[in-house]
Amino acid sequence: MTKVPFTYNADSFKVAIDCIVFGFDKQELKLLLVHRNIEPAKGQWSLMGGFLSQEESLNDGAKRILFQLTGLEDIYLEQVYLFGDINRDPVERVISICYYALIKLEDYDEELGQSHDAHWFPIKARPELIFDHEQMVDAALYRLRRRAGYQPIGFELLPEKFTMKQLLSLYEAIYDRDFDEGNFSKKMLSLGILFKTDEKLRGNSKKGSFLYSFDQAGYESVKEKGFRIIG
Amino acid sequence: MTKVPFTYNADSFKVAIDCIVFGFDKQELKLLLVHRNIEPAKGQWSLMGGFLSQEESLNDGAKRILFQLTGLEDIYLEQVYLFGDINRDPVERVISICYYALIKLEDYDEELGQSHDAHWFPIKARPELIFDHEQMVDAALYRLRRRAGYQPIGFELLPEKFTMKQLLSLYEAIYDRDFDEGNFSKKMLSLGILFKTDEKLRGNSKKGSFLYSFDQAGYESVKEKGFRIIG
DNA sequence: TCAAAAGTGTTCACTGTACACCCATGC
DNA sequence: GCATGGGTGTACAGTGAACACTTTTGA
Repeated sequence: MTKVPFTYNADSFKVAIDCIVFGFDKQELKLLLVHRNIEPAKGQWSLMGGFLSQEESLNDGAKRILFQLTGLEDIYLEQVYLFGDINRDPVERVISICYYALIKLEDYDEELGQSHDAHWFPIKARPELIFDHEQMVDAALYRLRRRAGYQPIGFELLPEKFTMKQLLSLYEAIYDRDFDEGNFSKKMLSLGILFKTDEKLRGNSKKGSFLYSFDQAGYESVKEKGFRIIG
Repeated sequence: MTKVPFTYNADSFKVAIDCIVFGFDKQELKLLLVHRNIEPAKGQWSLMGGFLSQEESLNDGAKRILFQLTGLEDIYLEQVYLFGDINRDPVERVISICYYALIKLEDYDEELGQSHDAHWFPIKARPELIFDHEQMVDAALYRLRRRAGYQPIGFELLPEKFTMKQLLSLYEAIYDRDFDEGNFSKKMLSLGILFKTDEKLRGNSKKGSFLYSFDQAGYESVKEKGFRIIG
């Protein structure tokens, strides 16, 4: 009979968490990037990151890091992939958990962000990123596209109330393609996950367009049988 | 101007790799499990696992562990998720990378497996697993199902040459549902990723059924435009 | 009344599904 | 021949894509 070991005999690793923060601004999908404030590569653009600590789970670590940057809690967060090439960080061996977050720009704390030297970039016009962060963005975007096709996560990027046109623009931004307005509207309404308010938004339209909100209860009652939003 | 640090100031973690090994046997999707040989939970069923070491990347670590168990190299391997709850391992804090592998049963080294006390279980009749390994299996199965819907990974579980019926049975096992034989056959053939050999297998059939193989070249030429196998 | 944008309807092609039918072969 | 299982054909319903059309309302 063997003794219970107090600890396993194995190598140890520092574990980073890097967050891709997505936002949606009118027409564009955007990315929150920070200037790295330590050497090497100090001053270059990087994802918001930090190190996992012993007292927290992975999700809690990601939440903590996001709160530090955005001041937001209760935001949509999904683990994407663990990156662990030997030399991915030139300083020392660090494995990094890639998360992505979806936030509503209206809730974002601009001042807090500026104190971290954070800036929003259009996803299609982002600067070069350090290390393997470019790969991370690609992986997160790929995951977001897949996920948004069968789960109603797009709403995380919109205000509580939004027009059908805004929703359309969002999906066009995510998938980087055009959708037919009429067909998109019909498809969305047919899913039974939108609540039509009686408010109208009069922007550059004379007729004005109705505001919708995500219908959580409706979603709960239809998600069982599964559906496809896009793709 | 700050100095370049020699190392980051952060906590360290032991990193495990746990592998879900899928196999396909006639009608059933199976899972390779081992008897855990250290305390605690010694003797209980567990996924094949090991610890990541400093000299290898994540994928290399997973390959090494699989080679130890199955004697196989060049097998299909995909990272699924990183599990890191604080108390997921009762001995100490260990974060664990979950991988799944698809292997051809005919290539599996039965003796090597037995030396590790490894056994195949039908996925639907598997024993209780230690720690969070049950969650890992669920996550891997979910990923496998999604992935098999739009990438030709099912073939990794079949012999080089197979009948349409075998392919059908495989997909039925993966998705745990029935498919119409005729429609399945037409769909598969229409994708342009199957090569029809001139060999026939005469099993319990009098007419005999043609053997097919996966057409890699055909796949390369059609994968760009994307397609949906199932779902 | 007209222009602009919202929202609806119509048509067509395509895909998935259910199921009937034909085909090759050993007995 | 005939039973058996492999393979193909057909008819129908549902969905997506393209685009025309109607509605609302400020100017």
